[in-house]
Order: sequence, then structure tokens, then C-alpha cells
Amino acid sequence: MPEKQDTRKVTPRSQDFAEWYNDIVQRAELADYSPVRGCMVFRPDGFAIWEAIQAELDRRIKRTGARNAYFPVLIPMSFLKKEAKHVEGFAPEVAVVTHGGGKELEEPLVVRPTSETIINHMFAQWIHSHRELPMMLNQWCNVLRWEMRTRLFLRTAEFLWQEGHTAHATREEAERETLTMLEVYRGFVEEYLAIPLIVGKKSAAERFPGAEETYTIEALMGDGRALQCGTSHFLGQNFAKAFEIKFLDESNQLRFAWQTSWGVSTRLLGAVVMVHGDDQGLRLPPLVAGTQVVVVPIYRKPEEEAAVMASARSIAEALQAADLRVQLDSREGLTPGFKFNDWEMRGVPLRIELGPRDIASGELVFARRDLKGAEAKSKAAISEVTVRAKTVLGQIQKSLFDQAKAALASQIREFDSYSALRKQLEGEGGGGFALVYWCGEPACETKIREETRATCRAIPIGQSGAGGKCIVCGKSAADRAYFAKAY
RNA sequence: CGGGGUGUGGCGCAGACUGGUAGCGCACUCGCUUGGGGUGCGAGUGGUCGCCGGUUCAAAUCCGGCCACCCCGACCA
Repeated sequence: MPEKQDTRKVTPRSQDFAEWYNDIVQRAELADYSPVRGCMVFRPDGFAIWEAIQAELDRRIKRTGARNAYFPVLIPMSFLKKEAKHVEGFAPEVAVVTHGGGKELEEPLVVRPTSETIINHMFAQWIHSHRELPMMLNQWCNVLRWEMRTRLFLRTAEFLWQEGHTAHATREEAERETLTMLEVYRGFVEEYLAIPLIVGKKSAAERFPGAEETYTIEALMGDGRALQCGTSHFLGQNFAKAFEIKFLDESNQLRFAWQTSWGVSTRLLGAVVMVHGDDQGLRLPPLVAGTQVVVVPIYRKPEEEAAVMASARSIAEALQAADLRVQLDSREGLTPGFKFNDWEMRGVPLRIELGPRDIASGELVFARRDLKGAEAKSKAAISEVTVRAKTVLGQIQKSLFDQAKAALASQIREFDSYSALRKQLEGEGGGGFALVYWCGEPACETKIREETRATCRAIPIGQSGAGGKCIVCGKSAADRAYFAKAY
């Protein structure tokens, strides 16, 4: 049971989104700042969401054939330097260990910012034959990147993630794997986190250092800015060549492996907050909520208390027996109104109110977190509480997705003139995704970024349109791309 | 790393301009009261005012320096 928390109102979302976000994260007790700059503490309610994400995503990852392993947090400095683009991309943000055991180290060690190098070093030793391919590993771990500017969950120096690394015999198979994982992420984030996505390829400028192609899932936050929620990279043979991952194929030819890597991080928690939260607090999709149902007992006199608590307890037990994550709010000395607000702040999807009246009538009150006002409340027969709760939780999951989907749809705009695009992005807020034809030239992308601060978020895959004219230079453009201001 | 802001009980703030030995709200403890949308009343606990130095009989307050954190930008999951 949580502690009673302070009762200050949160900063309204519409007034100051960044303040609102910090308020929610801390008052819903998801996380707190640490004594070390840029690092954060995951509190139990926040970590529970990560655990729910891990449990389901781990299942989905394993279903594709990958297995979990664990590689060390410390990597020889020289490893990072083996792939030119990779070191260029990560060198500025690595933390380096120079001393150990009271002595200066022979070779400095970096705290992993990602594990491509150490994993591929091991791959080179493990892979000799096409019979050993594909090799598909995943690890759940922490990584460290010395970020200039940090925000709880969205960008912290240390963060938790899973990173998958695979090696394949052919380009085609590796490319297929890249897209398979992209689809695993899309399915998981949309179905579990109820966050609708834009899916596509990254531009060269936004590509992972060392990758040949990067694919992304992008979501829209409540303030109209985009957030990259996961990436899947086709690495080609870049790392295989740098780390000499070679195998003999069926015709006894020595070949370099084709590789992928892919990951999602605890940033997803920030996305959940920013997509679903409102001025009352957090709103959690039932599938990842640490507590899915809370039972709030209501009573006056001691004799009422006994009856209500007995009934509330048996209802909570029945829900629990049906595999729902339940809490019975038995805290004393707090009014029901206080508890209602408290659980709303914490984002619990379904609240059950139970008092003497309900026991007398055989019905209790359901209050849904996804709806507002009178609409949020309904009655359910006590005898059917388990079935009804499951049904309603399913509806809440869908309703949160539908609300977010509508918000996303309303924030996607197509432009065919640069001045109109610029006007939209420069306007107050300037949020949302702009869908425009782009020729693919970095110069045009740079112009948009410099003049509007929006970046290319994704280029949808497999566009079948007739093509059009680049919104910047007017030359012919095969594909359209999404641009947005991003976190 | 540039711009802005803030550092005073656990949290949010006042006090600073005009130096005089620290105050308010919330939280916390105890008692009563109340309980279907943040109950009410009373009594309490808790602070060397971010750090270092200077001015002064006297510094939260004035002066100098430093540090930390937050927000906005550039860079990035």
C-alpha cells in the first residue's frame, strides 16, 4: 500500500507540459532524481511497469528465436574504435574507467553505451560455420551515455533496455530479421502500451552509427512532439568486417556475417506518461499497470466497517484469483475522496467503490480512469464483478489506444508547399507530424531542421504512390517522409 | 557547452530591497471529529537559511567566489 502523498495539484498539462511531466512522474511515485547528475531512481510503481514491459516483450522476442545472454558492462577502449562511424557516434558520450584496484589501468575501459563491440568480439570467436547461423542474442541490461541534458525516463545518463544482436549468413535474412523485430516492437507498443505509432526508415542523418539502415517506431506525445520509441538496425557487414566475424558457407567459401541490432529502453515509460496522462495524473494501460484494479471501501460506523471490509476483501481475493493485479485500499483515516484522487494520480485503470449501499443493493461502482465525469462511473453486480472487471479492463485498454490514435491522426498534416510547412512548424507549439515529399538529399533535410527545428522522424516503408516534388527543392521525390520536432 | 531560473525543516514557498538571532501552507506525530470526490478542530516534532570567504557589534539578508539542480537550445534511445 502506498504512503499518503502530498495533495498539491499538478501543473496543468496545457500550461507547461514539461512541468506537468515532472510533476506526474514524481507524484505518481514512478521515479525520483538521484544524487548523481543525469541518473534516476526507479521507484516500485515505475519499476513495476518496466517489469510488465519486460515480461511480455521478452516473451515476444524469444518467440522470434532469440535467446537471452549477458555481456559485461566494461568494454576495452580499443573495441569501441574498431568501427569508424560507431566510435565517432559514441565517443563523446562514453564514461571511461581509468583506475582499478588503486592503480591506473593498462588499457582504459569504457562503460558500455551499447554492446555491439563486445558482443561482436565474442561472435567472432563463436561463429565459424554457416551451421552456427543465425546467431540471435538478446540482453536486458543498463547502459551509460554521458548526456548533456537529461530528463526523467526520456534521456538519462544510465538507462535500462534490451539490446538484440544477430548474425546471419545472407543479406536477405538479416534484412528480414531487422523488419521482423521492427514489427515485434510495433505490435508490442501498440497492443500493450496502447501507443499508436508511425513506422518507417530513418534518414541517413538519423541513422545509428555503424548501421546501413535504421528503422524506427515513432510516437506522438501530448505536446505534439515526437518520441522515438524503438529502433531496429540493419548493420550490413560493417561490424562483421571490423570484428572479423567470418564463417565458411556451404561451398566452403569464407564469408563475413550479415548483422542486425535492435532495442527499446525505459524511455517507453516516459512515452506512456506523455501519451496517456492527464491533469489528474497518470493513466496506465491495463496490460502494463502494476495495479489494474483498486478496491476502495467506504463506511461510517464500526459495524459498517466490518461488513464492508469483509465484502471488499472477498471481492479483492476473487479478482486476484482471476489473475488480476489488485489492491485493497484499507488505509485508515483517509476519506474516500482523497483515495479516489490518489489512485487517479497513480493511474490505476479501474477503481471499484464499495460501501453499505452497494452491499445492500448487490451492486458496486466501477470508475474507469480512461473516461471523465459521469461517463466514467457505472454499476456492476457484485456476483459478476470478476467477469465485468475483465471486460471493462479490455475496454479501457482499447479506449486509451483509440484516444491516442485520434490524437495522432489529428496531428498528422500533409503539406505541398514549403512556406505552409514552415508556418505550421514555427507556429505556437508547432507540434505534430508533417508528411511531405522529400527528395532524400541531406541538404534539404538540413534546411528544414535549421529553419524549423523539425527533423525527419520516419520514411514509411514500401510507399506505392506515384511520387511527387520535394517540398524544399522541388526536384522529383519518390517517397514522402514524416517530419516533426522530437524529444 | 550557450541562454534563463532556483537553492531557506521531507515538499512548496515568504522573509532579502531597508542587516537585529527564522515564518507560513502541506506532509509527519498524538487526540477528538469526519467518511459516496482532496473532512474539520486542537496540541506537537522538525531548519547551523547550497558551500567558502569578506564587510559589520550583528548576515538568510550586503559584497566576492564556487557548487548543485531545473527549464530552454545545440547533441543524442
